[in-house]
Amino acid sequence: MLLSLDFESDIPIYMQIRNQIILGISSGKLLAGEKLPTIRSLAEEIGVNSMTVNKAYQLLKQEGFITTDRRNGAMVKSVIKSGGMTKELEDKLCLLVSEAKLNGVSAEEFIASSKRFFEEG
Amino acid sequence: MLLSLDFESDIPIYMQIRNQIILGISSGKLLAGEKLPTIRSLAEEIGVNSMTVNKAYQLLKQEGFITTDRRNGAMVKSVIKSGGMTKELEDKLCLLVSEAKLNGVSAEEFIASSKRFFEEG
Amino acid sequence: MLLSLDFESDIPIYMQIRNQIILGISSGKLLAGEKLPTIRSLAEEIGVNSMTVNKAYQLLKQEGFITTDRRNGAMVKSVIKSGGMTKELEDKLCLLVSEAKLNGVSAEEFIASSKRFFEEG
Amino acid sequence: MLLSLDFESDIPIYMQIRNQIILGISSGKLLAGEKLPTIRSLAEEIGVNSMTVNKAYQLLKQEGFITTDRRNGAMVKSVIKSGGMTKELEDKLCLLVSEAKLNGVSAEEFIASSKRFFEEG
DNA sequence: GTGGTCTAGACCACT
DNA sequence: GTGGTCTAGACCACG
Repeated sequence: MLLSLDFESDIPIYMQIRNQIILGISSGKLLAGEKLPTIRSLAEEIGVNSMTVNKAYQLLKQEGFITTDRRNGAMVKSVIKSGGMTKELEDKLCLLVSEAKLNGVSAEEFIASSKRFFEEG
Repeated sequence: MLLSLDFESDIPIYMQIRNQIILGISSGKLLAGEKLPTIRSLAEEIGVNSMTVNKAYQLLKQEGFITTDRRNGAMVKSVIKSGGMTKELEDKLCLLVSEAKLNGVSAEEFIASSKRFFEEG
Repeated sequence: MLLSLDFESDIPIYMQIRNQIILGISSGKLLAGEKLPTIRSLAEEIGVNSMTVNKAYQLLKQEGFITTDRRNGAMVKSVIKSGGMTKELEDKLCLLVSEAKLNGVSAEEFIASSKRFFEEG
Repeated sequence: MLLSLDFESDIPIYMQIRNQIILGISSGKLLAGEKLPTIRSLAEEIGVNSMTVNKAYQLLKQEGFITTDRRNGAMVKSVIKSGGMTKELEDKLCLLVSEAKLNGVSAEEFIASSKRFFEEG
């Protein structure tokens, strides 16, 4: 369970932790039902305040990606949602496509990267 | 030049303005070389402080999407960059794909939306 | 951390702060890795608005001379760039040499001053 | 008399005009006693307001680099000042050296460029 | 307690 | 009339 954090990034640390865990689940490094480290141990490991890790876990729980149990700590949720493209995802994708277009990325290039990330990570 | 802002969003207003302008350029609503509203007029129109609009313009300028001519104010840059997928875009896409996967979005669905945004907006 | 500002100068205050910090780093008064004062404390010390100091720090960060750690505030960057004479530096130097020439400064005098500043400050 | 102006630069246009004329005098393209274009003709040629050219001429006159005569317009001053390094020049050079140092420029490199500009331009 | 964001003014430099 | 700069507050997100 090694997360790579950038303390100089403009992305809040709790969000970076949340993102890394999502990437872990998506790529299969974190399996459904697997136990996540306790807040305290993870906080020590990556050298941040435990409040920060707590905030990341709360966010992941609220988004439905993990569950928290008083006895077992946090674990990856087994059930995958089937909501399809939500409004929020659509908005994010639309903005990202626009940014890519303005950077001269072709649709083919963008889709190729998307496919790769769907398969690999 | 009507922007839809959400003052209760956790996305800063200056960033929402920046995003909306990028969407406008990408979708062709704002043409290359077209003059953007002055800072003051846009600020008045959407009911925010002029420094907030200023911050959005500064950001867009720094990102290379608009230029500011000392005589004429800001205008959409005509030259489109040809950098292809940057590290930053790849990271954003990778995270977005992961979020989509965890929401049960299929690769086909994701790519279909991408194509649509590339064509329409 | 005492900066000498001239409030009647036509150089903006945020630029003066930026210049003084660059002089401090260059002369060794500010060591690599050293913590800079917080925005608020520096603003109070020199009697300007905190947004003015913020602007100076943002500029220095953008230029790569300092970094801002979300936990510890701003600090002097340890890595010195190795880009050599950039186009911007060349332009500035060319103009400065021309101004010196028109003021009757000899090449020897100019170079002697340059050497001194390279060694001392 | 062709000046290269950058209307997107953060340097005011009148200052760019002033700089270009100084470069012209220093490099010998503009000879002592030579007549400068009239304010109106220069303004038309480079497409700026004549007030802007006027400001540049006023500044050059105040700095002692040109003289203005009601009948003959402006001309390059023949007398070269012999003040040596002024406080202002020293300050500018000190800051420029510091910026160069932080960019990894060596003293030799800096001096070599200085010599070149003293000889050529 | 830190920086990030925002406001409602104001003055000035520039064109 | 434009953007650039600055002020004196304020609130919030972050850690």
